[in-house]
Amino acid sequence: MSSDRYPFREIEPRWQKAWEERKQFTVTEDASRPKFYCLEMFPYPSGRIHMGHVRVYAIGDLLARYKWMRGYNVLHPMGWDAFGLPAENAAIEHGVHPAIWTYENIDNMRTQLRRMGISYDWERELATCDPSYYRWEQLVFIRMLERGLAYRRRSTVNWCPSCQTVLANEQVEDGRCWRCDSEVAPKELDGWFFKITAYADELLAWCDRLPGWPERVLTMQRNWIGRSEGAEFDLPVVGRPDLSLRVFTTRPDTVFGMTYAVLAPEHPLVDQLVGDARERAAVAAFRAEVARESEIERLAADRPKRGLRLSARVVNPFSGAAIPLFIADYVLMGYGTGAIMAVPGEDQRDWDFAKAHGLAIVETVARPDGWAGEAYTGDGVKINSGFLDGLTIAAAKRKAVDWLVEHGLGEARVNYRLRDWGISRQRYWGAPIPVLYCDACGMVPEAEANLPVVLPRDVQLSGKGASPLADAASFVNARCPGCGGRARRETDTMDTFVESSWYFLRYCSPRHEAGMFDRAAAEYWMPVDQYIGGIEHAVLHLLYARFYTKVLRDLGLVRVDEPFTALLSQGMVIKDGAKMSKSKGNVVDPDELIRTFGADTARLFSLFAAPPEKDLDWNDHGVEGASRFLNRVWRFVLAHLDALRAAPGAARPAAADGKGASPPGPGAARPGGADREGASPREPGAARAGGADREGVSPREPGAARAGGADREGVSPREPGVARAGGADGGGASPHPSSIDPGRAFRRTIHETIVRVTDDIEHDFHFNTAVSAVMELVNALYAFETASLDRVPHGERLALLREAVETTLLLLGPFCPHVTEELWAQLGHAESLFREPWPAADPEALRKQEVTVVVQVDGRVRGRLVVDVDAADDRVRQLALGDDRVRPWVAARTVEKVVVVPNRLVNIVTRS
RNA sequence: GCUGGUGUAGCCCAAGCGGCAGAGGCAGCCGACUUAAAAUCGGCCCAGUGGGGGUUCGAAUCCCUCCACCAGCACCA
Repeated sequence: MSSDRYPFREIEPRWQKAWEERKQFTVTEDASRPKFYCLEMFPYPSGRIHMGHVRVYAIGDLLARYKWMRGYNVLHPMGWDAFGLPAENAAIEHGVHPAIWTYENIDNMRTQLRRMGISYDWERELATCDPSYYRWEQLVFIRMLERGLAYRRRSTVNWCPSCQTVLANEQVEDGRCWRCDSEVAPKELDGWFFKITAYADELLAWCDRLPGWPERVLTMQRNWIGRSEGAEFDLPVVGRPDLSLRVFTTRPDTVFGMTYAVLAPEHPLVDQLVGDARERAAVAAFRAEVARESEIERLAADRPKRGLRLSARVVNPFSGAAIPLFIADYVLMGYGTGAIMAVPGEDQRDWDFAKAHGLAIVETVARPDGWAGEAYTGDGVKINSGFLDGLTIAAAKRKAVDWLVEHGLGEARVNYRLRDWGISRQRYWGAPIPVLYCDACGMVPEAEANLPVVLPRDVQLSGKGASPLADAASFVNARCPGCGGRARRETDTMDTFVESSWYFLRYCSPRHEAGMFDRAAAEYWMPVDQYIGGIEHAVLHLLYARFYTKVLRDLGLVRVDEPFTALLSQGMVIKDGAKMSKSKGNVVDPDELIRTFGADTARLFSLFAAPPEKDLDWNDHGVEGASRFLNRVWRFVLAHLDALRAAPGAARPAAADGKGASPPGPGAARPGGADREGASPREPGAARAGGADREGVSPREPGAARAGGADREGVSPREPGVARAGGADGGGASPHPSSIDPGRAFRRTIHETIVRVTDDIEHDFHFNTAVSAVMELVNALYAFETASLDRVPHGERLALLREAVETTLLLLGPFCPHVTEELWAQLGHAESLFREPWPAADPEALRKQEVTVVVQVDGRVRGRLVVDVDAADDRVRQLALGDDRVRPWVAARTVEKVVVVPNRLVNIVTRS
């Protein structure tokens, strides 16, 4: 079997070497050309690439090469997200130093990636564990510290007992560690935070200004930021003029329905509210009970709400009523003020709690007729609400807030679910936090001249307890940059998501030594035009990177507001119904795949099997199909090589008889601009393919692409398909002979394929349908080769074959670069395929002379007509009614109406 | 529970505006080639679009409703 395959084992390494030696994908800023920054999320160097990598890098390379062919100056870099726990765990298990382990893995993975033949500018490769990289984020850390954007505080953190470190909120999934799946425990700890909440509003607002992002990612980010508008106000404590309780609500209109109030169990005010020792003990017991619950138990839905009534009471400032006060587990200290006003009439949680504790329920919104539910959260008119009665909810909210402000009790307030980003990690293999603690000066940032604070090599990694750096005396003991006295270094390292928050900027000038990046280079390349990566980073990396970019902007380092203009979130690679994993035993090894089928096949199947945003169901038979297709292309070219080489180039018409239409204007030749059907044109190309990149990427000379001279158009206008239409007898299945000559029909297929592939790539990233379009073209190529032998003049035939083959190679190039580059060269081209312009469709070739129109009777297909394009409706109607196959269905009935859809169908509506 | 997505042939997937349910691939079947098989070339079979209702001359597509699966969020006041 393999002996029949084209020689990919020889071709692929050869072209990889050639591209590298020519530095074909090495780029520099070039103001004269439009730029395109194509970026795939860089990998963690785990040691081996997996199919997910193959998929994402195949997508990225397709876009990068496509943009090259469209005339862009393409930045397409690759590097390594090289800090992280696996390196440290490997060190603990096998005694290998994390640095050695990491760099060996990088070498392996680089070799593997190179075998895929991706158009990276390898000269820009970087690894985030290199001090020349992380020194810049240390500098930025200091700047953030100066501006209060980085700060240290004690807090309850998410502690992963297995990873022995803290996790940010974003890194906890269902109460478990995102990396190792261990149950996360709360822990009181000092740690460093980035003040991402200061950017909550901007991060949220820009979610509406990122049209190139998938809606589901934006939804997840909006969700995560969790903005809610409401009011905050004080509830006086009965008999305690010194005390009041501040609550947050999104429903200030419902204050008259507040029949009790609730504090989070750990609320600091609780201690001051307890009356006697007995109550103190009860509170302590209740708190202990709540604390015992694990995070996972607390998250379980529909748990009964537990609470403890305190002896203290508070006043509803609106109604003046004294109401009960509780502590309860359903109120969280971490959100709002940690205290709520309870409105059981309009809040289901409060309703549940009120029922369980026999508390009053007051309705403050009129229910719709027939309402049978419990708490009512819908729209309606205010009732039982004093001065708010009769208002709508929205109006009542405003009036209630005004009232609070007037009486000095509270104000309007916005709350976020988003918390500050905890970046301290109690681990070794990360970027040191450039801060020292001096007995005299307190906490001081490292002096800029002393950066980078280099991670020491000689550290004992036991995997237990606190930061490994704490035991490295040579690291910890240092000089205070302020007073020169003794100081201790911070021993936490930064979350590795900090490195990945700006690597796309470093790629712009990866060897820049005077700063984080060269400003001019960043201004040229940024923002990333197309970012590609897995959906799993929807709120992790992608939110952090957006935040960090805005911080850098506000530090005056970069101009862009957002790092990624467009985002493509590719789906997972699935096999046998499950995500590929070692434990499931359904892993496909890319190396082996490439050895067996070649990189082009691996890439082609990855792109063909599913649209990129969907999960890809891996299928070994499908891979063989992809391989078979490439063999088919290979065989055709090789079998006809001499003829193709001798053929009049596609660029020079063979049977040119001078009658060919004059070259259309360049605008008309734009791939997207040409209309497929020749029917009424769509919105002129604006949002279509051509529109996206009109920066002077000139398409190939359209006129030059004409091959055949035989032009039937000008000849006398035929009588529209009357004779043909009535010719065949019987059912609508019988084929109608086309009057169009095979050469012209084939040429239209070629150019329709150009339009389809271009559209699929440009608009929807529907690479799978783009591939199928090329497969169709190749099928047509085989068919034309045999069928045209005695029906098309020799010269025209050869020119068409060559045009078809070259178009196939050009269209397929970004999908399968090696085999296409090789065949391109075999055809006699000296220049690389990827320096060729992307093919442009010739509108002349796309023009249709006649179309098949379906004839329906009462919605069922009863016949077909071949008529001239844009034939008059009346004429088509007459032809349809007169059609032999249609008449029997109409004969015994009365024609009520005839619907004619130009160039598509006729529907004859009848009644008996 | 809320939000988003998906549901089309044995399987993976197509069908911009409502207009012939099928482009492509896989699997299967039949020919051709072959001593034979593989490979190759050519051809064929297969669903009425998750269920129900509605709008329409016409619905995979629009509306209502229900179901299944996937993902995200979830005592967030």
